[in-house]
Amino acid sequence: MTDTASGAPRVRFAPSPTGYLHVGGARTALFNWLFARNTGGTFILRIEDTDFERSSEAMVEGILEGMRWIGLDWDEGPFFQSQRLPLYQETAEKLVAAGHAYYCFCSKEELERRRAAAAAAGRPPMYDRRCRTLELDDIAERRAAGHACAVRFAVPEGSTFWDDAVFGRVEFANADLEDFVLLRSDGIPTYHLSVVADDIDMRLTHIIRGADHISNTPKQILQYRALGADLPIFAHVPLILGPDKTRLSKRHGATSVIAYKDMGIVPEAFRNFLALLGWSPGPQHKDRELFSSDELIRLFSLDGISKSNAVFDNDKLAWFNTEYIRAYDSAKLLPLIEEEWKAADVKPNRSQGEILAAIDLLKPRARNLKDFATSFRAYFTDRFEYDPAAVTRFLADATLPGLLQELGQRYAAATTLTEASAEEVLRAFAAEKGMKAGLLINGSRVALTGQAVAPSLFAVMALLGQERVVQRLSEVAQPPKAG
RNA sequence: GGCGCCAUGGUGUAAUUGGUUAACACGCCGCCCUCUCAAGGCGGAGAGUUCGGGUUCGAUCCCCGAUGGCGCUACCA
Repeated sequence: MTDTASGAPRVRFAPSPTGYLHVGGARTALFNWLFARNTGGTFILRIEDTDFERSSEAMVEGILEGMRWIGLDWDEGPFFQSQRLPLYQETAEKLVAAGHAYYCFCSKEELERRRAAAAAAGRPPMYDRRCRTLELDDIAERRAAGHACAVRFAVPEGSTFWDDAVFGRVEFANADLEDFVLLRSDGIPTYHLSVVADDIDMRLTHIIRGADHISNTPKQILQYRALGADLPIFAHVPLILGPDKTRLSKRHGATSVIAYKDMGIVPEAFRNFLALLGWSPGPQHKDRELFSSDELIRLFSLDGISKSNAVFDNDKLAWFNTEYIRAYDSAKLLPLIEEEWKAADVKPNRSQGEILAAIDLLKPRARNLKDFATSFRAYFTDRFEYDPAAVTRFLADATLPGLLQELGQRYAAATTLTEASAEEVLRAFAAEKGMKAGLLINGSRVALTGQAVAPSLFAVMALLGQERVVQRLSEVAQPPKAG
């Protein structure tokens, strides 16, 4: 018997491709990945596609896409359970031969009927184990006659417990476990069999998965024992809840990881946010929450995982996003912004240098990648619109357009336009007209950017350049239209 | 219903394995800065740790019970 719990850890993420990678799955994957990278272990990706009805190749691709987006790479796999069927069938036979499992000829319909009857009678709807005591020749006869049969695990007496890395000792009475199906009558394994067969075959040392699997664990431990395999360490991670504290689902809005990409979230922000949902790096690091990928890897440990479920907080995610966008290198941010432009049909007509300069200026006040394709449009293209609210707020005065046009002439007459000279010209003009500079500044902002909110006006002017400043100020009476 | 798990401000988490004015972050409120909005700086409100017992000189922390939430209860995973 080998000691699988020693040596370099081997962990896995084993999603079932019946949907896109959702945030709960993403966090489970992240924790496994963090643990593997922290310990120098191996991170395996295994696709649990034994439910042919609900699995699809598109979903597999969706899951891989989600993992790549948050930056999780795997060392082995992806393995597909649908291609490993012989292993499960052999394992089931082995269990039958050793007396730990048996053939069950009860049909699905029959079982359902009995379950309903039991429920009506107030009895627990567990399988009555009637096929457990079938005679050998009876079994042989039925099989020879071609009767379909499933393989069930023969749950022994007693109780089953383990020492969970997160929850501590957990124990179940075997009497509460039914003789669950290992192999369906069509020869396809159920989840209970395939996980165990694979986890043993792949020599996994730690099983880090959602807490929704706690009650499945005793069924799996029983199989390890029956198969004479060493137990891995189980670490169950609490679930992620929606704001109403029910399990996160489509009702709560975005549930797939890619949806957050589409919402303009930067992957590093999402990963940092996810890592801190249900895990903390300990008291010595409680003063901050921004951790680079390397720090996360260095700090990660199973005993930092909390036991209670966590509520997904969009506001906090938004905060991480602003922090990461601000810290992002502009050249690295550009490709992400370009995706947004593409999606919003924005076609920048600036040089690379101008674009990067604009990003430098704008990223400190961006909250989302989408900002670059919406409220920041005017910095990258000349096709933008005035925000009606901005006009109402800062351009309502009927005399303003005329004054701004006149101001535009002053800029046209200037020999150069720098941040400093832009300010000089405007303040001199304001003094000359005997008005507050703020009125002109705010009005100009709307004329130049279409928005009530922007970086410092004079920095914007310097960025836009003399020609555009003159152009946009002189056209203030006829706001540009997009399209 | 049965079985299991969990429970610290609105949210995420801390609190040297019993001794703290219960800490940090997000969010919220106010002030400063100021050409707008963020950011930033400063300050503030917000939990006496779900509730009730018990152990103890002393419980967020240990024990029991209740309540609530969540999970599982398939020839789904």
